[in-house]
Amino acid sequence: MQDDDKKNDPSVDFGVLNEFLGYRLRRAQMNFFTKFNDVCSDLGISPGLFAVLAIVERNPGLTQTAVAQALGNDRSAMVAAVDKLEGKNLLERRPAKNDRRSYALFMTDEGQVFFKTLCDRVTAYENQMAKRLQNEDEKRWLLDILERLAE
Amino acid sequence: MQDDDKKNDPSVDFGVLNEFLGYRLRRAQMNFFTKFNDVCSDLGISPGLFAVLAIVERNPGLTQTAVAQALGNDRSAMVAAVDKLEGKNLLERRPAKNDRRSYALFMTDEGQVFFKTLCDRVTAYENQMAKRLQNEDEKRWLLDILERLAE
DNA sequence: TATTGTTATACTCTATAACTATA
DNA sequence: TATAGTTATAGAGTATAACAATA
Repeated sequence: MQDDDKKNDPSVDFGVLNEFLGYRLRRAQMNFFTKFNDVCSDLGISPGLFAVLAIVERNPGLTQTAVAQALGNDRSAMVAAVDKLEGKNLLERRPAKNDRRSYALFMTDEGQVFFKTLCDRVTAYENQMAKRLQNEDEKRWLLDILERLAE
Repeated sequence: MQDDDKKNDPSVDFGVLNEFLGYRLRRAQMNFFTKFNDVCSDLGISPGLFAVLAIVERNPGLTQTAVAQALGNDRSAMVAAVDKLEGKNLLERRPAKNDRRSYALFMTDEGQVFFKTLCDRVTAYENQMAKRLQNEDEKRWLLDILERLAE
């Protein structure tokens, strides 16, 4: 492979795929997913675990179900996620005050420090990717569009 | 749930997640994925299978490995995919001319008709989603940005 | 009756390694 | 040696159903 790049093979016609937002979103998201893992997998943090940490950090005391609803996945998936994060001593379950069925989730001190490291790494590669946008306004606009397409 | 919508619960602060393209891309893509399945799952076609059909339709005779490379996934994943699509009589493996190791993939006549139905359905919901964009120029621009973010 | 966390389970998607038959 | 298709396998991610404790 001297000069040509098979990933951009011009001999393959993508047809309607190139016109479909769904496909283009998937390819872009897969790329971000891969880069996230390049940057964070040595810390044992996947994009999904990062999202849980981000929610708990900004909303201490939320229940597992509340976090699951915020992130748009099933509450049963939270068990393994919180188990992992608690096992790494990044957050902890505390008994909820007025409901003995549920736990309230909080970050540990160690979790706070760890999350800052994570954010620095993720922010660095996010900024790297954002350089492909023209300017800050364009990023704002893209984030706004993506939010509208997520409902 | 009378007037309020838990999916947009204003009491949950998403913090940095709202600023990260990776997270916003994922949420938007998940939404498209769900809607795709709403529209096509009765036909037994997932987004991944649709992509294979789209590539073969526009590039008859490609090998399995070439399709896998175009779509950015491993060639081992193509086996089950092509098995399914061949089982539905939508495409077929033919012995490649100059290489007895590989198959060339072609759409069947039934596949051609079926793919048109699929495209109609997917295009309909794509257009529905595109209404959230201002105009055709904005969609062009978004597709262009997504392509740049996919590398 | 309904809800929380949990478990068991299953299904999809994806990637890796090894095998075979070819090149 | 290298490559195409295949197989086995394993790891995520995700969803459903059911259960015990609690509301």
